[in-house]
Amino acid sequence: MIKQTRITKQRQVVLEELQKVTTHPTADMVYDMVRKRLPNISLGTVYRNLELLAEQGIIRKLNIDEHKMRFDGNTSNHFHIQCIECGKVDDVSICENIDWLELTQDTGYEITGHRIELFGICPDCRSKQLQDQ
Amino acid sequence: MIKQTRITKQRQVVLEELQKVTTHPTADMVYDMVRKRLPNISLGTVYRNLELLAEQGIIRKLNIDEHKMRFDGNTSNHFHIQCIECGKVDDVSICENIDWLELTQDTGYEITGHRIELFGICPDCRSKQLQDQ
DNA sequence: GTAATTGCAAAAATTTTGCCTCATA
DNA sequence: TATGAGGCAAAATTTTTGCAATTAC
Repeated sequence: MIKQTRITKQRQVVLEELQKVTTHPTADMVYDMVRKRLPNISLGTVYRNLELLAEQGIIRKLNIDEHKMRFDGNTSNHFHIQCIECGKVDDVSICENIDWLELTQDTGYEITGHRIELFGICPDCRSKQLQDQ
Repeated sequence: MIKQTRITKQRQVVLEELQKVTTHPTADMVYDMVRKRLPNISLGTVYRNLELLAEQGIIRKLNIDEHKMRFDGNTSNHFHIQCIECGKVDDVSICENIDWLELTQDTGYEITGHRIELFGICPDCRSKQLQDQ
């Protein structure tokens, strides 16, 4: 028997707040965002809902941050780019051209997903660097 | 005055053991490997050395694991592929064909690095799945 | 009414750090 | 011999979990 899931206020607000932004927040940041609407929500509930929504494929977990998990409300195919100066994570929508069939043949793996993450210096930090010189 | 680094037995063995394998071990796994040669080494020392070696670009930190940091003694350009069944991380050497210059123009970022990680089902798990049917 | 979910707090798990001693250069 | 590094253990940080009460269906 499959476990049913219910739509609670908490789950709904966690999802809504995550889908509002493109900042790829950590669980802690989501907690802060959600608390403005539900002051009594607990951090554990935020964690549990993020985990469940990710399992259901409604949101995505990002391993891009060295120390904490980040979450993305946008599940469409896109890449990320993190600024090595300020740490922010932006979206990149490029059409990638890796030949998955060839990869399957080369590796013997059945490829089910991929993650491409870019690192660089964002426009803001680049201009700051120019100013500082 | 730049801080000098010394070549200690511990640092040497951590590096050697990491470079011996292609299994992308966690700090804990490196600790176990190193302890066979240096039974008195402490986990803190392993962490400190892995961190330092990564800073110096001699090894690489991998964010591919959901829960812990993994380390890679191979710093040449290659991708990783993780089996979603058994969790192991293999190397993939493919020649990727992303146009970095175009990306810089599109995003405004100065691209300094990238990470491509693939997920799939490894040959072993694929054949196990066939057997189970 | 039943079972999923919450809030709270304690626990778990990983990583970092302080401090004193040791050893490299 | 000066100072970087190690060992040990405590602390810090992030995430998970047990439990009794609550709520969605």
